[in-house]
Amino acid sequence: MNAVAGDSKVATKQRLIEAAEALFADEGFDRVSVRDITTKAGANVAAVNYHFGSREGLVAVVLARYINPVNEERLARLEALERKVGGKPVPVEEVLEAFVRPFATQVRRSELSEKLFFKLMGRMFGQEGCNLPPVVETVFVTMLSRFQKAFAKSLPGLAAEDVWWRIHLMAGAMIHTMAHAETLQRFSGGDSGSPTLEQTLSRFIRFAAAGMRQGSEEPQEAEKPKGPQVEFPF
Amino acid sequence: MNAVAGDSKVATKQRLIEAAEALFADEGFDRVSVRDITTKAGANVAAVNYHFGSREGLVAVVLARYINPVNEERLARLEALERKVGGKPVPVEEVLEAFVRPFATQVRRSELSEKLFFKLMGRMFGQEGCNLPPVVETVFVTMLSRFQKAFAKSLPGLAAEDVWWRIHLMAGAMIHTMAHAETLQRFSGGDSGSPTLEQTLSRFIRFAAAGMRQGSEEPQEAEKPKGPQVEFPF
DNA sequence: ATGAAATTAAATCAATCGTTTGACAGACTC
DNA sequence: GAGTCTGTCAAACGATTGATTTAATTTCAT
Repeated sequence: MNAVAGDSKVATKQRLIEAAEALFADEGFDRVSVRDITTKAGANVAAVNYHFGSREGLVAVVLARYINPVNEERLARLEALERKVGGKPVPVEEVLEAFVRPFATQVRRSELSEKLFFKLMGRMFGQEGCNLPPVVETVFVTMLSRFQKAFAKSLPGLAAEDVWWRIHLMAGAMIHTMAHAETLQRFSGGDSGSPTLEQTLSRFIRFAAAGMRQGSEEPQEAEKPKGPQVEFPF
Repeated sequence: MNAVAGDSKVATKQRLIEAAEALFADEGFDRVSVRDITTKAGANVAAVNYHFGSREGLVAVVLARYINPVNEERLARLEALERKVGGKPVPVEEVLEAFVRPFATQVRRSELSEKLFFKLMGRMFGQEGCNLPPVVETVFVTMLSRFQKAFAKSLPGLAAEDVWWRIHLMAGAMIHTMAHAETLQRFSGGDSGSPTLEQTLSRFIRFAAAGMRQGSEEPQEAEKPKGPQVEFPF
């Protein structure tokens, strides 16, 4: 059944992309066949190969569609942050905000539901195969390098090695939370509530900030987290 | 029937399991075919269906082989911990230690390399499909519930909802770190060093402990982490 | 309106998937 | 020794995979 179409002349290419995104988010990149995608998009089996050259080509398009904007917005936010504070170190919370906020920005640009979008992003950033198109990988590497430097400056005295490991742990918390949010609900028996996006972002930032600096510093006057904040004043 | 006379007969089943584990760790549960497994094990294609009923049966065996021991050791360690301290709350670091130490215990019981073992565990605990055999799922749920109570007692005044979310973030950091350790190395350009298992465990525990309590409490006299500790005295 | 290009549908490709079959050899019980 | 399990094997099963071909249709500038 077609879930995307409605207007039969909406560009087939676009319908394919949207169908692929929803299916990839739901079942993972591996478990979805070309026929699953074309069926859902109401298109012919050959359409994928016509428009994207191959299944892999479609995957690459889907990957690049969000990863690049997210990473570029991350970079832009970090640069704006550093411009703001001059040469001084940026509070860890603000670096983290620059790191995760782009997801909230891009989720609105997407036609996917919030839940599906984050599942998809979690799969993208969490998948190992990581056959990222070269362009995507390039942006990714430079972005990570920039954030490593920013964190290193915000956590003076910390060895580069430790900065990398804390970034890795921090990113793991973020990715896993995005990809498996509903698993938490299943295991907690509903005790995990139904937080808004802002609440979840805030929860992550506070958790990650504490982990990044590990009490080895005084919490630097953290900016009040935006959005509805009920549970936990700093 | 239980005569183990034939040496190569029992070995086939075992070889299949070990081959499957290595391949699953390397490429993920989805990307490995039955023929990949039987070829690597030097067995016939039909062997998997003969010994395990189906491919899914083999997957279930592989899943249960480590998940159950890990979760049971987690429970045992937590109970020993609570017995030790009487009714008092356990320091967060010690609860976390009970949560991750079993991986270090079980890695030695395994014939896989350290790297492959953790990749496999990361995939198991991180995969979403989570078609865990019912027995495995049962142990999993009770174990999580017990740890939630322990963390709640160690973090007084924290709402159950927040405890669940911090556990989720904590587990994400752990799982992602286990599954994608080599990704860190690739992205950091070698700047992430070559830490020992104990160093990595210690890094995780300190990161997670800080995130769990988020500076909302004084760090409770944490036990000195075992193993080689050079970088970061508490 | 016409011709060229774009896009589709339908059929088909070889390859691979998980699974099944039936035969066969060895080891055991009676 | 007949009968009966168990484990293994080559071979093949039908189904599905990603990809390709062929022909018909639509789109659009001229």
